[in-house]
Amino acid sequence: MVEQRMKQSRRGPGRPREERVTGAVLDAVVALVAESGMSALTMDAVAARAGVSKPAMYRRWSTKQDLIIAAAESRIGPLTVPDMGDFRAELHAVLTARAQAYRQPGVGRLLAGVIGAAAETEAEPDDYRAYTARVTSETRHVLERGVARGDVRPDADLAAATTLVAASLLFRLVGEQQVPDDALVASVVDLIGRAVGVPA
Amino acid sequence: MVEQRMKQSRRGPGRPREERVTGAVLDAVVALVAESGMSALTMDAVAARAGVSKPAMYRRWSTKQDLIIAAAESRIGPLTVPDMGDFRAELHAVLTARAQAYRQPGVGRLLAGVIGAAAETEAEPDDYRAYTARVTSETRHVLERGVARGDVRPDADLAAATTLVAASLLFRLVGEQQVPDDALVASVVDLIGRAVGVPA
Amino acid sequence: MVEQRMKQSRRGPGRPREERVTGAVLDAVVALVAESGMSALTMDAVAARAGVSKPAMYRRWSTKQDLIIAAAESRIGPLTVPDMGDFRAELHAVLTARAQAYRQPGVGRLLAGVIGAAAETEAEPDDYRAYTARVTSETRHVLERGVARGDVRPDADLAAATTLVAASLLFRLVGEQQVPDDALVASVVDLIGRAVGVPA
Amino acid sequence: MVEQRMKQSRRGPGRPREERVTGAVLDAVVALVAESGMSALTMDAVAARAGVSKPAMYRRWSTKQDLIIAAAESRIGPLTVPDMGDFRAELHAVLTARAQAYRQPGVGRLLAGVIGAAAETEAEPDDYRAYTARVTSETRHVLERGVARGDVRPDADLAAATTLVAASLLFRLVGEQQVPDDALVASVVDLIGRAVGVPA
DNA sequence: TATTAAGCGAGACGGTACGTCACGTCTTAGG
DNA sequence: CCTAAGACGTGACGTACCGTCTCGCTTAATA
Repeated sequence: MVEQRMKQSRRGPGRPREERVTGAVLDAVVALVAESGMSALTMDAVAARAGVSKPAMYRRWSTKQDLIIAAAESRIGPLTVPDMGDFRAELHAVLTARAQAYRQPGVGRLLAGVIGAAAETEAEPDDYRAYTARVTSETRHVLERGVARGDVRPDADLAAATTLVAASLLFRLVGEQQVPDDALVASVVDLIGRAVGVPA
Repeated sequence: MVEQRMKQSRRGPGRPREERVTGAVLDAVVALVAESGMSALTMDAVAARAGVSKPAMYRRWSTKQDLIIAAAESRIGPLTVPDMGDFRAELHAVLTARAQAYRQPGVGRLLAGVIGAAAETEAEPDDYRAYTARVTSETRHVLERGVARGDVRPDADLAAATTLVAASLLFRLVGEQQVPDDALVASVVDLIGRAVGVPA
Repeated sequence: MVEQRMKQSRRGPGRPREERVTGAVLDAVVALVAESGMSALTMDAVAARAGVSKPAMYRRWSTKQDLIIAAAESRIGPLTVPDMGDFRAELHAVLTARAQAYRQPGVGRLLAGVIGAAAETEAEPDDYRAYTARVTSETRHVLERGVARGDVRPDADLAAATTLVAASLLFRLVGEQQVPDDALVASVVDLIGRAVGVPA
Repeated sequence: MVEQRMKQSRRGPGRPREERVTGAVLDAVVALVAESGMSALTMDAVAARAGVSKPAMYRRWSTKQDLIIAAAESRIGPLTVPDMGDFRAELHAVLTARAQAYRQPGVGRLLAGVIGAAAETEAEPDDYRAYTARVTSETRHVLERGVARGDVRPDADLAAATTLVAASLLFRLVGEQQVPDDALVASVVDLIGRAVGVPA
């Protein structure tokens, strides 16, 4: 979990945390990154921009990496795709939603920052793994449902296919530094459809 | 270019650079990252580990990012694949070579660091783009040769396919933090082969 | 005045202050200083040690300096010396009482803290001046009574003599960081007796 | 010693320390204290005022207390009094020099800060003890020379007399917050002269 | 052979951000 | 109006790292 202490229904004594702070900080992070890149993402700058004190930030996110991940998640969010009867349509839905999220200003650099931050520590960062797991699980689920339904080949390597799909938009954005547009989404759906779809 | 001054045949006056320094520094970078992650990759730490002074480093790489990219390139290196008469075989060769390079200790974190460093600056980092271009161009070339040869569909979106291929190993390594093994290579070749190969 | 609101006989509405708090806080201050020095004298630490909340403290002493002075006074207290017919005897009484007070654990550091706190603000701190005035006035009074009685030279500089007497124990304690023992008291009485006493 | 590394005649490798820094910092300390009191004596403020970086300061004085003591010493300095054939004259010389030093703007508050800083730490601060020892030793030496010469009573408690003399100016300055003027010096010389001088 | 330009390790420099700590205030729930 | 608990903004702390600069020296090509 990124938020260090969950808001319990049972509130203890003392002044409660101000909700305003959390939102303002995440907004400030995204705005700063969008404007000037990760190097402008100073904890002091975030605090100043959000109108918040540094201790208030560190009470919520114990480290800068945590904050970066939290900000990224706040702009990408979870996603569930209903059964649409066709794995190609579902893939298209997933990728379209993700592409939209990735096109928000600052999100590209923010994701690059998330990746960079994950390499900082010696230990494997749990938050990061949980995050990527969540991102890939949607695609994985669509493919598995396709196998069950019968429009995805049962002998396809779903892990590899999932990696391909999840990586495509991210690499276009972060590696090639280009916008993941609808044309890319359509092409990926087509290519993966041919790769794992049952032959006609 | 990463090395700031090319070694000209016409050497100027003064003491020439010691070759020892360049190699020792790159080795130190990789070793430090492999041992303790990017956060241990201090310029001072690199200098100490390499038995080299900081000015000697900055004479070669004007910035930390440059050094990181140079270190990554030193472990990955260029690659040219001869015409093997079959784009699947060529893809397999490319991916096998890349997977081997990626399995070296520290390279995963180093690549994550390259990505993170690219997001730092506001401007688009030329070195970084050149680097990713080199990585993708091998795959791109193989696919284009396949079109010319006739075993790749001419109507396939080669850009998207290239992105998929290049991203797969990298995302497996950096995003999913797992080793890109030969099974993944085989699966990617199979999937892409079905996706862009001419139907039987 | 250090206590911000005197306990009036006419008590207003609302819950009255708990007497327990004031004493517990002053005790906690002295205990903390005696144990670990002024740097351990955090308002939070005092509150925790006294089992009291910070607002309860700030209701009584508006600032940390006020609290320090109050704590010092609580261990030193006022002093009135009756006419004993001999200024040497009276001086001895004053200094013995003060030396005893100064020998309490923590009081030395606390007084050093009082002095340090007085230098903090740009303006001259009234509380501090009132405090030192009270400390010197006892000696001053004894000497003036001696002049009136006739066993102190009328042409002696009583201000200077007072300064000497008051400073002696304090400097031995705070400057030389040694215990102001009875031998020092006796010597000071003897020296000042010779300095301002009427010749035989 | 306050300066952390003595300037040896044998200079080591590396860039030497800039002399400018040390002087500029001590000047800035005194100026800030003179203008706005100890509370304005922020390490950041000193650095800014001196045109110096914080690390450059911490390389020279490992702690704020060290810096305060160093600044005080820079304005008070050592003192040696030659044999003048009369201990009263020598005392007068010592006290006049000290009073002059104490009258410099900011020195009073600075000395209060030194005293306060000494109470911070749990352990006894060596620098502080060495400093007060140096201050008292001049007076002590004058009195001992008087005993040898024969114009100071051999049965006088020289330790107590020294404490009285050293404390007088300091307490007038720091405790009573008044200027130690020449009249005080004259009175102290007269009083101590009567107290320890051999009777006519 | 002497000069000179550029290399070298060492380490201090200004700057900037870090994450922490303390102050004094404010907000909650309850007595 | 008091109480304890605890979050808040402010601002200083001492540390770490960046990239630069200054030292005294070494190394080779040039004059």
